Amino acid sequence: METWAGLRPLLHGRGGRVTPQRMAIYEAVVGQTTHPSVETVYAAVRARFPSVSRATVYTTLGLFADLGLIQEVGGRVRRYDGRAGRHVNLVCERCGGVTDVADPRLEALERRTALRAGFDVRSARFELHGICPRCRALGRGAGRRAVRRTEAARDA
Amino acid sequence: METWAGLRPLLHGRGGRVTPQRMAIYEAVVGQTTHPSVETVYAAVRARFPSVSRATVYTTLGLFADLGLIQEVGGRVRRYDGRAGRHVNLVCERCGGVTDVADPRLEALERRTALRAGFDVRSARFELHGICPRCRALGRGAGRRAVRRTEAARDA
DNA sequence: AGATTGTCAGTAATGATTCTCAATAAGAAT
DNA sequence: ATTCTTATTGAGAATCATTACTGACAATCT
Repeated sequence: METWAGLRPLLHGRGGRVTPQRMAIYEAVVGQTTHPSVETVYAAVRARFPSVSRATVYTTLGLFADLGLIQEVGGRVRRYDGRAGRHVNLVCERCGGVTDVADPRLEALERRTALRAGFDVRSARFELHGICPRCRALGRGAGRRAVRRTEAARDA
Repeated sequence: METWAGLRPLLHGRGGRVTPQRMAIYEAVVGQTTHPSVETVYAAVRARFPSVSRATVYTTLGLFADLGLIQEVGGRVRRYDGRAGRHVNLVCERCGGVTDVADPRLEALERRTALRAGFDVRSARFELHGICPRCRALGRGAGRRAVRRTEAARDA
């Protein structure tokens, strides 16, 4: 598979190198419909390269985000979004789940805002944080700090 | 000054209490045009109440956010936004500065998106990351990892 | 006043993220 | 193909923001 073929020129243009680890990380995020945490990506890459370290995953994901290949998604735990196109991420504060909602109007909003301020946009983050329908249905458990631990190990 | 007068009914309605510490925290965030980190608020409150602990500041800010009085702003370090109304935050990757750009259409976008997904919104993050006009004029410096450490101590 | 319940300070604990640095390997040049 | 330069890797320790916990204290109600 050549899904990462486009990586080469991008990295070379920056004096960067194409390594097997980076290809594995790339494939673990780009095109995924989930929003993997660093921990999840780490586990996936580990299946092929048992010796990779977390630091490598962290820095590589950061690099890809700089290149605009993926988007960081905030929350208690950092996640990555490998989908193309602007969209809103709904982040559940209780379960940590993330849902995408595309909206064509976002592009226009972005252009308009950036232009007005003379700002050179590299990446965008549109997020709504709150409670997802499923968690709301489960009743109002403890307040905001209900489900917390080991969130990094799950996907969203 | 009575800026926090509205606090009383809000807190009482929840079985909460109005304390001097909470008033101080309130005044350190609401109406500010900056986006203070928890650390900044902590320092400000400490000037008046040298004995407050970080835990108090954390939980109180969380409480205010739940009440909708302020908005959490995610990132490497948690910040709070005391301004009313949705707006886009332009975050400069080089100098770390944050600029607000209000846009009335955001509210509608938010409502529409949340409704479609049955999502209960608690806070929103509309951010454009890139290079601000001032930094662009200064020419191209280092990459994303330029300004980083002790971010919690600075404002934005 | 006494009872009840919410809040505080202080501090330990937690856990995600980043750093350090020697060893390795990618890409360019020969 | 071999060598050279330098980005990248890995392993673990270190950092730092955020939470949890606990005993003391204070506000409100009866």
